[in-house]
Amino acid sequence: MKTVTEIARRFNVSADTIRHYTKLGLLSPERDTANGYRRYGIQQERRLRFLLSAKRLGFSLKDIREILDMAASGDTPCPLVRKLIDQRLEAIREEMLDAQKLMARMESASSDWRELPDRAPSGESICHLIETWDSANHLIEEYSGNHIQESKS
Amino acid sequence: MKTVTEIARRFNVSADTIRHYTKLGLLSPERDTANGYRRYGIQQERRLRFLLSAKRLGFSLKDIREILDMAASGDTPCPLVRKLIDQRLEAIREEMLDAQKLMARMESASSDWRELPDRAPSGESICHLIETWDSANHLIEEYSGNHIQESKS
DNA sequence: ATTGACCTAGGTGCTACACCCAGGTTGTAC
DNA sequence: GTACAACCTGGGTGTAGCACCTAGGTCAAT
Repeated sequence: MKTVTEIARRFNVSADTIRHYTKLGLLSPERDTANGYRRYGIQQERRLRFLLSAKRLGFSLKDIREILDMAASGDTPCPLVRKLIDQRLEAIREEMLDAQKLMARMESASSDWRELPDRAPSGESICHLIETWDSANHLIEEYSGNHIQESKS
Repeated sequence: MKTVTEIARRFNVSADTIRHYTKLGLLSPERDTANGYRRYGIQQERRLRFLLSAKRLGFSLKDIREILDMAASGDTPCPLVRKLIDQRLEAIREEMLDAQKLMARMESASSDWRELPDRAPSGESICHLIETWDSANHLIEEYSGNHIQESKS
């Protein structure tokens, strides 16, 4: 029967993390009747080990809760697990694509900017690096409802 | 002088986003004295355009605030901008590496699991897919202080 | 007068914790 | 016996960038 800090050390996470998981109901330690301290037994260690493994595989705490609930009800969580990981995988793939595009933009900008001079801000411009780069790349332009003949600015 | 919804539509963001930026002080619209409505003029449109451009380049709102503050004080924000983008770039690169490792793990697991059977949970095991995968890959193991001879579980 | 689209301020929710507070407990050393 | 370190408790706040909701006021057209 370990205390928060003991189990935290053993699994190389912070005591706050253990308390957090406990507060979320992912761990359910017993309580020391004398002082109210949380006491984690072997079952809880197993749960924690499982939890951390699942996290490493990209499952969110919410996912993990679902899996745990399903297992608690006696059903096999395996189909759920397969479904969830494939969903996460899809989501991550998309995020990675976005992140790659972002990186490409950033790298392009960063390298372009090395050759450009500094310039003081004015009423028209805040930072010419950003503004020039952006209009040059046509990335942001207002939704042109009718402002061709409106000729703002 | 546009209202929240008008400027939001023009820049293709939500009215809540505009209110959010305004609450953070990134935009400072005038107010309609009659009814208290926010009114965005051309300067604020410029700020917003700048803000969205900067976001596209990976700057956080906090970064953008710094840039805006520096520009407001009359100094050229260009060196700051170059510094910030390089910092972000570094951070993103690391995140991407982590994300790639995660994806590799997930893909490996997902494909391995296609061939494995479902199994009902037990006192020893919650989901054998996750547990087996993890111990097979030695990814999570407790901090082995002295538990070799302790022989838990 | 009514309707629909708009506006306001302020609060909550999301993710996964980290950090802080005030006050109680435990164990060891002196 | 007491002093001190290291631990424990619950509960609150902060992080990023909004989305959504509530309750109530405004505006234009019908």
